[in-house]
Amino acid sequence: MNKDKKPQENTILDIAEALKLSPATISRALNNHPHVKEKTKNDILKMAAQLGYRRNQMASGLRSNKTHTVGLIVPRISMFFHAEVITTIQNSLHKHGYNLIICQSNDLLTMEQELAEILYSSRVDALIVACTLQTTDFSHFNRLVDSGIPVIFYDRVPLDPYNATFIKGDDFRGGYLATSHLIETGCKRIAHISGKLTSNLYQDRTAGYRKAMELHQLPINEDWVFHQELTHENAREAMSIMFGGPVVPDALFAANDVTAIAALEFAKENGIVVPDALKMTGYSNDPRTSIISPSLSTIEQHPDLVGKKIVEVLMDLLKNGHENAELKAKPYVIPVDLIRRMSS
Amino acid sequence: MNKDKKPQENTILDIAEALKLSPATISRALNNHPHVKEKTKNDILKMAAQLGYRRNQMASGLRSNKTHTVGLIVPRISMFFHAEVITTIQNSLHKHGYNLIICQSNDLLTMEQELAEILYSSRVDALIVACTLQTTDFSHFNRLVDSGIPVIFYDRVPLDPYNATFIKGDDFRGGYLATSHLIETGCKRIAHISGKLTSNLYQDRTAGYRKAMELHQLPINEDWVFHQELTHENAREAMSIMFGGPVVPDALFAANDVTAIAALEFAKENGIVVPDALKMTGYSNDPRTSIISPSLSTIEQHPDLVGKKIVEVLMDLLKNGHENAELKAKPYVIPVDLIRRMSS
DNA sequence: TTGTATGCGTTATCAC
DNA sequence: GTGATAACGCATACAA
Repeated sequence: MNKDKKPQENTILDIAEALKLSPATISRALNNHPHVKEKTKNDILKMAAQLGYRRNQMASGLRSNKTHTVGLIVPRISMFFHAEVITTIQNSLHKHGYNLIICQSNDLLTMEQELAEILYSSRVDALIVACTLQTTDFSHFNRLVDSGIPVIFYDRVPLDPYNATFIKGDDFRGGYLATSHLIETGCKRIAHISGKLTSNLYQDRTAGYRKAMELHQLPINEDWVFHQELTHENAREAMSIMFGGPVVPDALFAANDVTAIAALEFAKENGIVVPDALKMTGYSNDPRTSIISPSLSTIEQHPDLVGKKIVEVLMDLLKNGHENAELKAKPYVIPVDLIRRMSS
Repeated sequence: MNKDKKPQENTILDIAEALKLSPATISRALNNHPHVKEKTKNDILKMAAQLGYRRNQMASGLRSNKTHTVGLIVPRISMFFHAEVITTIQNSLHKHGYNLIICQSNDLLTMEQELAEILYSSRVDALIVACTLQTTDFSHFNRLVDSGIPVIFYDRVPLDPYNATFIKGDDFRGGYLATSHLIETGCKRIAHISGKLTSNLYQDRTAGYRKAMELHQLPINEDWVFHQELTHENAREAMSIMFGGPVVPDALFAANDVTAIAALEFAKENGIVVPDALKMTGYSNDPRTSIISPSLSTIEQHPDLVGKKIVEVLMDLLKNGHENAELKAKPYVIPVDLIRRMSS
């Protein structure tokens, strides 16, 4: 009915008028400034509540150059690890009075670039990024960095030096732990399906695998080391190649859980008994790994710790400026743990 | 090193100066206004690119009262259904030039209330909400609605009339389909674990269950109908109650997949063979249901269709105003489908 | 402790 | 087609 609503979008001027005070005093009271009389402040707070006043973020941000908003770019929120990290970040930032704008790049570089522009346009106070697997050039973040906006990369971080903060899991150790575990259960012919080496994740996980093999003086059959997009289909194809030959692996270290699950499915369908004939480990501790049978051994990445560390570093950056060149030099590394289950 | 950066946060004034034009013309060109000479516009666009100009959203929003930003509140982004809906919404909104601020209420009413305030404070152009299971009072959304900001509820919607748009799954039909399916496979003693009746979801799913039972003239054992928080633990407890008695169910319709999975686990541990001794269906088609063995029958809610419909309605609301009182009267209902698997 | 005045970057309303 | 100018709501330097 009443189409022209927009009734009382109350401003500090309305409060000022109602209380016969100046807008400056209202602003100060609302921002907990020191030099406001206790009584005045209470009056103002009461009147603000009564009028249903809510600060206009845009006006405030425009004036003060602070939005109290942090941007976040992830490949997909539906990936378990990222969902958990995001939840931790959001809840933690909320306590600090910051909001979070969550964006998905769909693992597409062009989307990531657009989102960086948009978030810059929104003048976020800081940016948190888990980049796409194809991102090797990071210049689309330059504008943010150059404007003094802290940028924190987590999980998937730039390979080359970049003027930002890095927080990553201990992927080398993860790869090492998974492979060593398989070796300790008596396996000798250990295959490895990993992602493209454009990402630090798979470089490191694979390096950990190679290191473990080397330390135990086990030969690596390079035909059994795959670097490909870690999809369901690719995993099955790799399996069919490996199990089509005269000699077959007795273990598989998959660099993510999707691959491990697909490989396990393939094994079941083709009469390869897990863990008797083939032992396996995945990576990330996706909820599915504990439900599938046999349950899959995997690597726990502690997304909650990653999230906590991100916010900790971020708040420090936001408060103290990011003059700690040291902190940027080396990445923060979050520990990982092996989870042993029925598949190994 | 160079601490005081903040170099050229270029504004339209810088472009104006460089081109000896007025800021008004720059603004018009950048916003695709009709009355700007083609050549002037091109010059401006070129110079804007050259200076790395990016519109300041806050200034723009403050002046025009449009943020091109939509707020979203969900219980948790890690729930599969919601993650899929969000992804669809975000990708679709992006194409329309809108941004999305995703927030999680953690299924807590107080958090939902705070988030509504914050998003109002951010002056979002619209708000999309899947409310918590405890939300029965919706007055925290009043401020948005009263200010003429479109509010769209999806999935979990208000039970009482409320001046907003509703988009929901066909939960009644979902419950009906699941139960009818169990009946058709020959089951007669069908148990049902559902959520608290404060939510439309469980009211409707349970109503569908009851309708199917009634139509097939099967008696409902009320001791086998549970309305509780749908956690893993509660599901196991319900199972142990049901299977501790002299007569046991031959089928279970669980109102969500977490419950179905927990119940299946319980069955496996206690020698209750699924589907021989007990047939089961879940709800939502969580990825885990297709991986567990035996795989679980469930209800597909088509999150992509839900997301698409939300954006479709939203864009209409944003463009044409929400004078269509009719549209608000009845909710949009998205169809659901039964997925038959090994558990039934 | 409070008030006055100014400007953040943009868009809209007038003029020309 | 384009320019001058006011205004959006708030925070801050300075004055009182």
